Amino acid sequence: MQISSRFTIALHIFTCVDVFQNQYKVTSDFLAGSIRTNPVIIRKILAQLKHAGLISVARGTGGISLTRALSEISFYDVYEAVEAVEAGKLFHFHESPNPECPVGRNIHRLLDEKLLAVQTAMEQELRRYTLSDLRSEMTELLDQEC
Amino acid sequence: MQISSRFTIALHIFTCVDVFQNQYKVTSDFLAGSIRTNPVIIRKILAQLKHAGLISVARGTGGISLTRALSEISFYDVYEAVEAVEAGKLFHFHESPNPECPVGRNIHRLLDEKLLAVQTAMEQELRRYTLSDLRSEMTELLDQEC
DNA sequence: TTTGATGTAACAATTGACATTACAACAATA
DNA sequence: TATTGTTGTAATGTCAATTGTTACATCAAA
Repeated sequence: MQISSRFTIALHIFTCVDVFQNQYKVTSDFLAGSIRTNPVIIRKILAQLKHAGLISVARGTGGISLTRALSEISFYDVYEAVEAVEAGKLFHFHESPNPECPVGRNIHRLLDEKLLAVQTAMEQELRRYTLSDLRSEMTELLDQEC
Repeated sequence: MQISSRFTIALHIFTCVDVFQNQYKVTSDFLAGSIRTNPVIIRKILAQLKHAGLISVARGTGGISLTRALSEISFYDVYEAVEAVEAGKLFHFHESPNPECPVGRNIHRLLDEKLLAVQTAMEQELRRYTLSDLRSEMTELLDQEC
């Protein structure tokens, strides 16, 4: 199974807001055009980002603004905000092993610790990247394009 | 989204084979009893483990045997064998960003490298654990139980 | 030949992701 | 104040993947 595209879409959204905010009013329609999906998909993700305190969305008039500097928002913050994976539950367990079997009644406990370490390793790596990393590399690329 | 329970089921299977192989003939029915699922689910996973060369399954007579020492099988080997996640594709991308948008046509490339690093961090951690770690902790637990 | 396994196809049930339509609520402005 | 363009959200549809189930051919040993 894969981690929801809400995560990569959210990263796309932040990049667009940063790149275009001085030229255009960045609305859910505008974003949907760049991402090529439905505006409602965007609005749902915006609602999650707003709820996590990463952005504010102007109702009525439209437009998105950041509530923190890009350098203060890590990939992990975004990942968590869009609930790409429910907290602490990257791995799916078979839920009802047989309690009468010595292995069955102990396996979950034994695996939990190790699999949590695996998940934590991934999340730590996500914390290493910030949206300003993304921004600087994107502007570099765009400069080359012209 | 979560990583398929095939992975934790496979770990459960290995533990059962190790713990019970001298007492019982470990069949898909036996395993299904401990894991509390359908024997066919077990057989499908066994087929994947066999295909990866981690076990051999005796057709006709029944029973499972390992083709390597437990210490030579890492969690990653199992994870890969059951195709818990298609190779290199932990993160789901929105597949058709707009090529006419400067951000749209560059975002995928920019993210690929970073998200691959995240995935690799997770996989490296999976390589740190072997089935013999699991075995020794399980026997420890079972000794305490008696 | 019988017995108890595995291998596998076919299909059903469930779940979650993603897409789409529709419309109320809202804020600026003409 | 009426209009306009936007957000928020409910309702519904579609699709794919996971997991579960039944059925049965194939197989190896006793």
